Formats: sequence, structure tokens, C-alpha cells
Amino acid sequence: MGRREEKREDLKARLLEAARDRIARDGVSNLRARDVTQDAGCALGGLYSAYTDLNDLIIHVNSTTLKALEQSLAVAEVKDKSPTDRLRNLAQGYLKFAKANRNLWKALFEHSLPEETPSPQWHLNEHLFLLSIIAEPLKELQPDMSDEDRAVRARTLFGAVHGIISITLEARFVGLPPERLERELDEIIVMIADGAASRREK
Amino acid sequence: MGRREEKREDLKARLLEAARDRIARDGVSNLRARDVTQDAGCALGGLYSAYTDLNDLIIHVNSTTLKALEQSLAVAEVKDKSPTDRLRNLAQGYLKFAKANRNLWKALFEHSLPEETPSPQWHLNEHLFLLSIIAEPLKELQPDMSDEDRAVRARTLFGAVHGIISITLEARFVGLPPERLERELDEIIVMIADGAASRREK
DNA sequence: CAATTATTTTGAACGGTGTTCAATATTTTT
DNA sequence: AAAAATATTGAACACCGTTCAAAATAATTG
Repeated sequence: MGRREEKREDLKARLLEAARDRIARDGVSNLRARDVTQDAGCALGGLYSAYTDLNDLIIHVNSTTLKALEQSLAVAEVKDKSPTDRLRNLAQGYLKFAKANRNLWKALFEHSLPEETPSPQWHLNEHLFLLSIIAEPLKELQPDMSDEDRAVRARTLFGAVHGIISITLEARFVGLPPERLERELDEIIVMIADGAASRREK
Repeated sequence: MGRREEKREDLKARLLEAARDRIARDGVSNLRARDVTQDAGCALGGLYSAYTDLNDLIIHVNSTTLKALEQSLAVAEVKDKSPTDRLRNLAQGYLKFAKANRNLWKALFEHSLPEETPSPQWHLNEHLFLLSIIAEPLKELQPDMSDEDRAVRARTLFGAVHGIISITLEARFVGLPPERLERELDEIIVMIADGAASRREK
């Protein structure tokens, strides 16, 4: 019967949960194969029957983090607001999520793939929703922009927002005073949104 | 004689050069203590007499990278231009440096300190020049802003520029098409600069 | 210039890492 | 119930950064 499949899925789930807990608590750089397998209640080698790699397991954790972020941003979304306000809301929502789930959020970016082995396509696709929800208010702001240009601009905007947040929260460089992060982020978003809007009238 | 001091400095220099070459070629995550020491022509333990750590050696490489960036931006600086144009120039200069020295540039940020051991103060200070040269055009743009606010804004601006560039060049997330990076960066800078300027007139 | 002391350089050894794989245990099929 | 197919196990492996007693070298002394 499908008992095999069942146990296999159960093991994968247990490993995933154990890894997520460990990452949330100690950060992705402190994740150890021996720790997760012990937490999950299987032998060391069991990890490699459920996932190809410790890296692969981390990618799956990141996948759940992205889903949680998606959920979080969807909740924070407000209709009946100006596109600028919607962008402001998204940026604040992203910041709020990053603060509330710092280690899981950091794992999305810290996780450096070995060599030139890029993330698998299915995981890269998961990033696209982020860009699509940014692109939507942009469309209202600059309706005459081509879809391609708008997609590029959404990436630019995300990069800027993420850069501002990460330089402060990751604290590996000279960041902002944390208490001023919200306002700075907000002002920059408004500047860019206004810039986009004025460009339309030009 | 000062023969001791002399040899010691020579070893430090050889290790530094070997490490920089290795990082530039293979990336900081592929730097191995056994490789650098072999390249530098000393025993494995020699590294730990010259530097406290492999991490410490990497920080010193990063220090030279920052100096090179400083040099590069100073050359690119143009007087007799509008503050907006100077900011545009700085952003393009930063991009150009990142492209030309990708692995060394990435090492400035990839390098994750273990636990909560922050970078030493002398190295953090080296970052400040970057912010100071951003703050200068900002002063012209918004002369009524307090020095502190301007310092914060400079960090924000750097975070945005760095975020846009790194999300594309580090390719660990969904980045921009590389050929559009220059223009996007430029347009965002102009938007923010114009936003800052218009705020002044408000 | 020895002889002695102070310092540096060396590299085998240590503890910890991710990963593998023959042996064992388990589930499925016959 | 026996046999075949599969999954789980954990000792062993290769590699990593780091340490530290021993060997080599430099400085000082008589």
C-alpha cells in the first residue's frame, strides 16, 4: 500500500519543521545536519533520503517563508487606496515581516548557493509573486509603461526597499538607526512613486 | 635588529595578497586557510601568527577593497556639476566598481561574522567615507536638513543603490536584466534627488 | 664568536562539518 | 511464511579552521 509514501512525506515534514525552528532560533548559518535529524527523530543519513542536500532542505524552508510573506502582505493589502499608499503599505508590510521573522527572512538571502548552482526554477518562480504585487500599483501609476518595463521597475523598487531594510537589520554594514527605518523607507517610497507619477505627466 | 618586525610585516603582506587574489578569483566562500598559506609560502599555522583568524584576514582584504573603491569614486567625481548629477555619478561609479571587482565587492557583504561578533571599529569607520561622499551632494540639495538627518538619509540612499545593484549582480534572487541596470539605477537616483529637492521648496 | 635566551615558524593532531554507503531493518510482494 | 524491494541507520570519509608542542631561527649575552 501507500505506507511507504506516507512515511516518507512524514519524514520530510518533520525535517522541514525542525529545520525551520532551528533557523528561526539560531539563524541559517548555525543549522547543522546532526541537529535537525536529531530534532526530527531520524538518523543522520535520513536527511539525504528525504532531501538531496542540507541546501535543498534550506531551500524548502525558504519556500515556506515566502508563502508566509505572501500571506502577510496579502492581509496588509488595502484596496480603495491610492497606488502610492498601496506601495507604502507594501514596503511597511515587508519591513514588518522582516522584523518579526528576522532569521527566517535573512535565510532567504544569506543562503549562498555553492559555486554556480543557481536556485532551482520552481523556487525562483516563487519570487515572482512578490514582484507581481509590486507591479500592480505601478500599473496604475504609469499606465503607459510597457509590461516589461514595469516588471523591470518592480525589481528595481524591490531591490531598493530590500537594500534599505537589509543594510539596517542585517547590521553587517553601516545601517540606519532602527527607529528611523520606517520613516526613511516611507519617504523614499513616496519620492519614487511621485517621481513615477510626474514622469507620466511629462 | 628590526629583522623580526620586517619579516612579520612581509608575511602579513604576502598573506594579504594571496588572500586577495584567491578571493578575486574564486570568491570569498572558496577561500581556504591551506590555500592562502601555501600561496604565501608559509605553514598553515603561520596565518594565525600574522592574523588572529581567517576572518581577520578577510576583513583586511575588505579594507583594501574599500580603499580601492574610495580611489575609484574619487577619480569619478566631477566638480562643477549639479548635486543630482554628482549623485548619479556616484551611483554609476559604485556600479562600475562592483562589476569590475565582483568577487572582492561581494566579499564586503557576504562575509558573515560568526555569532554576534561585529566587525572591529576600525573597519566600521572605513565605511563612513562612503556615506560622507554621499552626504555632500545631499547637503546642497537640502541645505536646511540637520546633519544627523542627512547622515541617516545618506545611509538610506546607499542602501537603496546597493540593494538594486546587489540583487542583480549577486543573482541569488530575482534580479534585473543586467543590461538595464545602469538606466534603472540612474532613474531611481534622479527620482530621489528630485524628491529631495522638491521637498525643500515645500 | 660561542652559548644562551627569546621569539617565531612549523605541521601533526583535534574537534567539528556535510556527505556517503554497506549493513541492517522494514515494508511490500509473491 | 518466504522472498524481494525498499528504506533507515550510523560508522567512516574527506575536508574544514584552529591549536600548540616541538623544531628552527633570531637576538642577546659573556
